[in-house]
Amino acid sequence: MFEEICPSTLLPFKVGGDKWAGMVLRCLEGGPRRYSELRVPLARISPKMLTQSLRSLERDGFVRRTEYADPARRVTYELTGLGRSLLEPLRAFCDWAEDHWDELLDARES
Amino acid sequence: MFEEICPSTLLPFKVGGDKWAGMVLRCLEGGPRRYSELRVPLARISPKMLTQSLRSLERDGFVRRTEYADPARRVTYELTGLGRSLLEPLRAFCDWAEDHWDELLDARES
DNA sequence: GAGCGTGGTTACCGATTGGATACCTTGGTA
DNA sequence: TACCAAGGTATCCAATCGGTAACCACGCTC
Repeated sequence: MFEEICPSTLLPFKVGGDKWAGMVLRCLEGGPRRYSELRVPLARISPKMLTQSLRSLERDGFVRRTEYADPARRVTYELTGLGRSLLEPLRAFCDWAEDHWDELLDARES
Repeated sequence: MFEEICPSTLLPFKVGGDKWAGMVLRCLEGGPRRYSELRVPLARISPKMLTQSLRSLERDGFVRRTEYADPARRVTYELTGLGRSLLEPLRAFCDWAEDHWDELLDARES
């Protein structure tokens, strides 16, 4: 889903309080996801970083963690209202990056 | 101009390829600025970081550095077209942060 | 009872970031 | 002559970031 060099890596903005936060948020766009479900689109993330990223997004009120009482372990993560509202400017950035993709590459090469 | 805790520091996004890039860009919004002029609004930046930030913004095509042939040394920095186009999504972020300032503080405290 | 999946944690390590401080060169000014 | 401003560099250090790898508890299934 996210390439090794995706538009956001060319931003002069590291999109992430940590490197992954932005991608994690975008992965939650479609509704609640489990820990292991997040590891699929975020193929290159280590468990450590995913936990770290989720914890800090939770602490700051962007993501809600829900642990179910199921006998088998089940935890989901979903966007809070705050988190969802942030998707809009985030998308603006991503769109910008896609629109200027070529210019960005040109500039970086020379 | 930029408080110690300004909206962007509460984003889950470090707004800056480095910490300062976003602020530097916004300082250039009003037209060309000299090195020393940038140090005023960016009160807490060290010369090293300002140089570093400017160099990387220049390398990546967001900022143009102009050295004048004046006998006295004179250098200005200004936004390129690419840099200017980035202001829009950047402002979207800043606006968002201001709108959600209280929520951000609340979330961070608890 | 052996192994598997879920949802992590821990330890370790190297690379990167960012801050403080001192210093430098060129030219102008008193 | 001494000093000042502009536009930086150089050096050092501490903290943070991010990756690898190993491990772990719980419940389930074979």
